[in-house]
Amino acid sequence: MEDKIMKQVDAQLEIIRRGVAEIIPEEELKQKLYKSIKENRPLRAKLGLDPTAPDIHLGHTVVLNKLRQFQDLGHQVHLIIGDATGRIGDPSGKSETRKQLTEEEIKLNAATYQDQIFKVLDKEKTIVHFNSEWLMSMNLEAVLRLAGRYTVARMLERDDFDKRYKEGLPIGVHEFLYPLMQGYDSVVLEADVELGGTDQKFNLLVGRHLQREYGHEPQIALMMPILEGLDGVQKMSKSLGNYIGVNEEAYEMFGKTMSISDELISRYFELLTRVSMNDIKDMQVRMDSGELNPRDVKINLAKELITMYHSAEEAEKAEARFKLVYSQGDIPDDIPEVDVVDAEVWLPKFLQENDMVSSSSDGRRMLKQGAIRVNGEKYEDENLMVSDGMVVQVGKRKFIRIKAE
RNA sequence: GGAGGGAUACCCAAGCGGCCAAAGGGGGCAGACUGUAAAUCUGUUGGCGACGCCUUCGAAGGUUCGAAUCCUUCUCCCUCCA
Repeated sequence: MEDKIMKQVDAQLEIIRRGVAEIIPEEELKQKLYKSIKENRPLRAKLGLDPTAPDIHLGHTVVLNKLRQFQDLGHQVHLIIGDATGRIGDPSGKSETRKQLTEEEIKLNAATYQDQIFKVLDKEKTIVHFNSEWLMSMNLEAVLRLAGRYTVARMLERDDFDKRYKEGLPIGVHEFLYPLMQGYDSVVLEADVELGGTDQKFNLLVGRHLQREYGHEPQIALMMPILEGLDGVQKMSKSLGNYIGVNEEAYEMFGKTMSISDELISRYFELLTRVSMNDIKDMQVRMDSGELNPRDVKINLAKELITMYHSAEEAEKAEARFKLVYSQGDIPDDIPEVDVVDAEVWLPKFLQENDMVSSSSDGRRMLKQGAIRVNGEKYEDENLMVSDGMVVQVGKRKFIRIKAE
């Protein structure tokens, strides 16, 4: 009996451990799992989301995938839309005070968020909360009681605050409240595990601390690594432009995935797909030995991702198109069309009008640099006699087909 | 509240009366090479039907034949003191 449970614990732990950066403390997680299996009581796993960015990308899905694994193991997932905390803005890793969002912005973001999140999570098994439910109804007395459970000195231990403090940058008093509010969410939900990126360490630990203060069993802090973006160096983020959005079109996803550097392949597989660790390791070995071409492995990665967020058919299509365009230098057939009358056009302007270059000056530059192709042939004239069916290409990726009337 | 220092293109950063659409680096884009990528090399990086014109060096005025550069006021940021 005991043995059987331990085996299950180990099996679950193995799944949970995949890709994680840190579990604090792992031993306690083991105990919780043990109790959960023995008493047939699912663990309560919590994830808080700041409704700041309206779009989610693969970087965000790292932690969502982990939550999904919890769901698949039969645990309970609580998703908190931080509509109240979003009013403050998480100071984690920030060198300046965040802009406070308005109620409307938060509502809007929260709605688009949910759409995208359920591409990863099982909607049926996810319990969604808004933390304004309990945070906004707290009175001053309750707030003071909460604030009294933590000290300024400990707040200042945080890297980001510490740095700002030392550099004389402003720290809003309300920012101290952020981790306390997030931690209080854990108290209210009686969370067993809270997930987050490594940048959330402090906030997650505050949750642990507060739960103890309120006489609850402290949660486990489970941190996922921060995913590198397409450049392989900086974290994936929208503002850096090195991201793949979960709502992006299949072909875009394919192209972007193909552009990651080879070192990232295994990591992406591990953190973003459900391919087994054994298969991933095997792939890596075979790539290292030269048996497998990293290009082909990347194709598989791209198809995995598209299958997850679109469908297997879309994945096939994207691959076919990609091969046509890149490997054979051909022109794809599903490209945008423009209607024009048969006439001579001035290319720089024409390209600008069709969003292929940013200005006519830019168009001229492209022309000068040999980046323009017409029907697959390099074209250097500024003027072009357009005719039906003609395909104009800028760089490697932008195509347009002319439909003459 | 007092005393200094600063704000330059996507970012960092030079320039301190004409030769400045503004050095250099990063990033971006394009070309070559590849495997599609990385690395490397090359070009390019305000706008305009353009060897000329227009707009840009925190904002507004002023001095001057001529201002990113000098003066005045304003805004924002930083450092030191209280």
